[in-house]
Amino acid sequence: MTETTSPTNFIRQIVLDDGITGKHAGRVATRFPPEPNGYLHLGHGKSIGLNFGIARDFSGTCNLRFDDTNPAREDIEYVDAIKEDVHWLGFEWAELRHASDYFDVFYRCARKLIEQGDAFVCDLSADQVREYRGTLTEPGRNSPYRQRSIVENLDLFARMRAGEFDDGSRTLRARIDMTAGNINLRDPAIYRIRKLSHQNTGNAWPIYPMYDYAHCVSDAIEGITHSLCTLEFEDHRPLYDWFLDRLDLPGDPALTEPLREAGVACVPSRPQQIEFARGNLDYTVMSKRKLMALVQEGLVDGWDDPRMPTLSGVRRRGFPAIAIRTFWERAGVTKQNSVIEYGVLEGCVRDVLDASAPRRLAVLDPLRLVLGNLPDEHAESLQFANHPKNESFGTRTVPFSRELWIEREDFLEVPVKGFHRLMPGSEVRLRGIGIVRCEDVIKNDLGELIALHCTLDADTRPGNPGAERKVKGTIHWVDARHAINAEIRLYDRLFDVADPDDDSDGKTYRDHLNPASKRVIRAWLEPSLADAPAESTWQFERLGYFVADRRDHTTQSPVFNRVVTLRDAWAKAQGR
RNA sequence: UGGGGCGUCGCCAAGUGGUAAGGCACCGGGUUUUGAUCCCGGCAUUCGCAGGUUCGAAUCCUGCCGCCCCAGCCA
Repeated sequence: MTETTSPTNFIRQIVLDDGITGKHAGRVATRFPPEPNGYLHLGHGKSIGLNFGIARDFSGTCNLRFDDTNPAREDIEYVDAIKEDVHWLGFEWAELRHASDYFDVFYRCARKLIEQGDAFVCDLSADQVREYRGTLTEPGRNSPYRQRSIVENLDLFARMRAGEFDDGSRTLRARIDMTAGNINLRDPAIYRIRKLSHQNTGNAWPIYPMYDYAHCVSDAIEGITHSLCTLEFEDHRPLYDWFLDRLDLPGDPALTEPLREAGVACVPSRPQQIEFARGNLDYTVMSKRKLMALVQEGLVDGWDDPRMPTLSGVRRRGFPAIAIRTFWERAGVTKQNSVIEYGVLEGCVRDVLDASAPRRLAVLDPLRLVLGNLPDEHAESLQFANHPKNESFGTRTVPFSRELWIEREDFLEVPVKGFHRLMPGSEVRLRGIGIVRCEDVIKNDLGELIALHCTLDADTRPGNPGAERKVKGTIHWVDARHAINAEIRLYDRLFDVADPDDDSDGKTYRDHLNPASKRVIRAWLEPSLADAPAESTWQFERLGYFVADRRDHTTQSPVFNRVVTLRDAWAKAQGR
């Protein structure tokens, strides 16, 4: 217990208080429990950071548990991807578990409930159950099978488990209260019959437990102290507690005997469920269903498309894991539904990258610039700092000769108020070289701009007395004779409206896909970038942060993704 | 008169009876060989609304209003 830890949200406050009162014997154990039915997204990042973060800060443990109680929707592909994503985010689980590891325990617990008269086998069909359940404002009615004897229930349940009955023909239900205002308490299903192969248990089971039943028992089995989940489960908490009260896992070691026999240490505890609000982001969708649709309909290039809010997507986009963690810490944890501005996430990414990304020169939209007062064979190797304020980044060699590429938008033939870059007859500083004056604008027969003839003021070169001379603008460049060509993928937000989930106007998220969310161009890079390893991130000065694509980048054919642009006061002023 | 939650600055969010933290955004100014970074300053007499209790209320009480979740043999 770390009484020095200052709580930053209500859940940490609870954990801290529990430590002081000794509620869980001073222990802290959390778990991150995804269902392996899709890829993890930024929303999961919040839960991961919360659960693993609390375990880390309170000297506790956090398990990764796959909530795999419904084989119809789950796949091994997802469990592998989830493990990779959690690791990438920077966390290590104490133990890797599956709800399916506990199927024997669940079965024993169910028998106990039946023996206590707390559960019964129901023969009602799904449709009938719905009719009997009542509505939000009307109470439900008891199932005609509710009064079956314990002996008959035990026999029927054993035969369900033996595979004697067809899918959907019967369920095991908790006997609680069909008139409860909380619909979750109206005799909820505990087990259903599903003769499906399970990714972890194969064909061993024809019946599978329901979430409400399996989750609380799994938490108790693992000795979880604080079971954190999202707001929509608030209504389920009474049921969570009901099962735990009736089962008393800590006081009935026989229930968990199968685990100990299998060599799994198991000291059950009494966990408490605490709910927090999901984190939503504007300009994106975060539901698994919609993300799945985007992938399956080919609207994006897979689960790890750099525009996707999946963890594998933002990773490929070049967002550092630490930025994702910082983002959720900045957003906070409360019980208020909220939508966080995408800009906050981008801000976190820029903060991390400004400090960690080495600087490089690159030109995305090239315009030839010829230094007329330099001899044709002029060639230099300049030493450039890799970071403007961190000398430990060292320096690199940058070739410089008579012909350069500069950014097309850094030249304006007709001046605009406030424009600080190149114009006919004006001066500008070429990063690391010196001040240059635009003498001539060269055009082709069609009147299209093809090159600029400039003169370099030798007195302003670094080390010379005039180097300190002030000039309004500094632009970047790349040596045309040594530049390497690369594919650049420019990404922007996937949707063009802040709330793509809002379909009240008859339009769906599909109608709001941003057609310009991905643009592929070719660009010129300074030669030192030829050695960039896949997934390395750089700042292309004045342009933004770029990452060597982790799948497609090679030295032979470089591919960089734009992570995020630099903040741009000039562009913003222009937009107004 | 179904049940459960939530309402503090444009977006997040502290605050738990003693007189509205912080971050992001935004607006000014400074530094700067990235119109970046960095630095300085500004930014809620007011806490959904209306009453009440109190010397004192965002915090307590009452009544409204608004938003979210629940009727899977999904999680």
